[in-house]
Formats: sequence, C-alpha cells, structure tokens
Amino acid sequence: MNYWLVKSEPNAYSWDDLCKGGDVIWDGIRNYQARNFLKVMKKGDQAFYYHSGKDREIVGIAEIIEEAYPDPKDKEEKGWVNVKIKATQKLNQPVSLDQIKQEDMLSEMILLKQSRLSVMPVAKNEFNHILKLGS
DNA sequence: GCCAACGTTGGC
DNA sequence: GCCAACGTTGGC
Repeated sequence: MNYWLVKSEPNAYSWDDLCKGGDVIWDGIRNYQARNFLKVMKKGDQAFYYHSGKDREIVGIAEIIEEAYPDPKDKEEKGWVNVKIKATQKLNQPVSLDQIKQEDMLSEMILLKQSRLSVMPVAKNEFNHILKLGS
C-alpha cells in the first residue's frame, strides 16, 4: 500500500464535489512528474485530498479505485493518463499547510519543497502523523 | 496583486 | 542544444 497527496483548487473541484461524484475520473494532469506518480498508483492506495489556493489544507482521504489508463483526451498520444478515485474519509480537523510546516516530522514532505507539483507520494510515517493531526 | 519556481516554446 | 521570453501554478 502506498500513500499519496493530490491537490485541487476548491473552485475547480472541491472535496465536496469529490464526495458527490462517487467514482471520479482524475484527469487533466499535464505534468510529467505528476504523471509518473499517477502511473505507479495501485488500486487501494490512499491519497490525501489537498485544497490549494485560498484554503491550503488537507481535507480528506481518497482511495485509488482504478489504476492509470490512457487519457482519452490525449489526442497527440503524449502518454497522459487518468486514474479513478473516490472519497473515503473526511478528516475531523483539516490539516493546514501552516500546521504541516510546524511539524518536524513533516519537514521533508514534497508538498513543502515543490509547491507546484499536484500529485506526489507521501511516506507512511508522514501519512500516519497527518492522520493523527486530523483526528 | 505580486513573485518565485517551473515548464514550455521558439529563435538562433 | 542553448537560452530568452512567456505562461502557469500556488504560496504569500
């Protein structure tokens, strides 16, 4: 089992949208680094759902329900892929970016180092720590 | 609203 | 193949 963090602008697609959406196609990723992470996601992996922009906080957890497959909108066949996810659990307390910065245990998170990356792996101990902060 | 960090594009 | 110019993302 691997752990991930995916970002979304709440204006574009929020956690609430994800909850209402059921099995949701996660598409439109047009960044090679992010795509490479999408490709190694496995069914059953867990992903934090992070709101970028004004909120800047982890709001819930989603599960990978379908592994990477070619994006039908990828007309030039550049190798873009989609996965499918669904919301599984909302955090009782959202965990903010500021909070994450203050935790020594979380200081190595890619989230803090590469602010523009929208799909990234999370270490198991980081995942568990954030879970604790959010409960 | 600004700016840093990246990614992409196009001229050379 | 390099690099300047430009566009986008996301934190501040």
